[in-house]
Amino acid sequence: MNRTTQVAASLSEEEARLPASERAYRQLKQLILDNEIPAGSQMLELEAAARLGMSRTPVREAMVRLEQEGMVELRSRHGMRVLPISPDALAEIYEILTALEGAAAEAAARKGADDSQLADLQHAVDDMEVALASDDLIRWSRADARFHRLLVELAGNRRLAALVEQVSDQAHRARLTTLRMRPKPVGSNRDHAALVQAIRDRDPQRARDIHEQHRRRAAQMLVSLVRDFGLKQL
Amino acid sequence: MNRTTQVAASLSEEEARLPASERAYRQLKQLILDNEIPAGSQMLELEAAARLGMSRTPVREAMVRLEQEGMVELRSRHGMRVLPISPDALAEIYEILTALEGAAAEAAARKGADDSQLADLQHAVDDMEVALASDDLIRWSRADARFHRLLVELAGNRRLAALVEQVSDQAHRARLTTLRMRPKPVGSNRDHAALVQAIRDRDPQRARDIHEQHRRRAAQMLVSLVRDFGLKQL
DNA sequence: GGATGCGTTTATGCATACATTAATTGATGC
DNA sequence: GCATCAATTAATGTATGCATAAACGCATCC
Repeated sequence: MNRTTQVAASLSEEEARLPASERAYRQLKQLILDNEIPAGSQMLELEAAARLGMSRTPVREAMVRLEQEGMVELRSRHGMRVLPISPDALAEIYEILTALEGAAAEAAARKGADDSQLADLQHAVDDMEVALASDDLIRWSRADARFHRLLVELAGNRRLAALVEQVSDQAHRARLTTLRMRPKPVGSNRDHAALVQAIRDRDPQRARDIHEQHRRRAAQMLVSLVRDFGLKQL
Repeated sequence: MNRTTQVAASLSEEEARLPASERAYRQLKQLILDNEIPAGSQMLELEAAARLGMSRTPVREAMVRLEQEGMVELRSRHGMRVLPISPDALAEIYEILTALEGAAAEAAARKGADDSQLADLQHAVDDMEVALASDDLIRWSRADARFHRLLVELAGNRRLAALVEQVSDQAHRARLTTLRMRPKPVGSNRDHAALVQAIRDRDPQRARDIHEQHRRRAAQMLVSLVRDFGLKQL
């Protein structure tokens, strides 16, 4: 097959020279996160290979990585199956996120942040405020994601950051779907502002308490939302 | 090549009929955990394939999984490199373990355990006592591992359990090496007994506090031990 | 009409072939 | 003697070939 065949999305120059297996991994993951391969649906190795313009080998490698991350399930003869997120699964994921990000908040407050880092955090909070005022949910969720990422980076634990990203990705589609169903995240913003203050004050215990409460509330809201809407899988 | 060639460790009947990629994954991981492939050492795909009596394909798949787990690093042209555990890495790993297992202890106390489960936990504690009294460090560490595994299972969160195992494996070699260097784990046993009581009493907050303190102390001890002995990598 | 069994198809799992590229070695020039 | 550059080697990354085994369809039988 012609090496330059491009069936899938066009690639930036930079992406084009990445190893095919890495491209396969990123593109498949993106397709899943964007809900373009819906939960529960299956995709054969050969299908994916054709779609991405490469052979089965790098595609298989990508699928193995995605399985290891908990995004898909590999069933022999049926290719990969995008794992649906049940309400119970969502509860499990948020229980883990609460623990990990709570530890991150504590560590961030213990280590302290410099002015530039605090400004970044504050900027994300402000961004959320603005988005909320203008009913821009997409912008709000982007700023929220940025806030959480910055927070976790402040903890200065690379393994922790990688784990949080991995687990958080598993809940991505659920957040996406419920974004328009949930009440306006007003309380969320208050929590974030209070957390920034706790980090500024170098108060690890308070930082952790605030963030854990924040995550727990978000989890309860999300899970009951999903349950009440009868969404068996996302 | 003859399909039955067996260069590596002999396999049980059961293991023999597992997919080659699964065998490769388990055997390579075991070799790493047992320190038979020392930290920092490299192994080419072809070497591993010859050693395991299979082709590069399943070996490569196994290596990808091990990399995703943080056990090895894949460097093009140099095969896989067993990641050494620096004191800083150990601190990172224990920070994560503390958070995850703390959450597990809390959940276990919240959900409660039935008599059989409590008995299993208690039995592990007793086992540690006996092992300690007879200076049997191997037995002690086995019982300790069992206790932690039971505890995490009690939380009833499969994703959490899988993550804890993955992260805990990363610290395995460090525990192994320091087992004979550390002071006798007397306090450890007291912590465990107190934790069982907290679960019995259905006191989530206390369970979590006890276990987090336990892990934090263990972490401090391990990290400073490793640092003081000048062990740059394990 | 439905179930059962056989032959065919198909996707995988692994082995192998091939192209690519980094490392190494050796030769040559200074 | 040392540095530079080309040629060779070696290991990967990807594609392809092939055996296996599961799923499917179809025909036959009850």
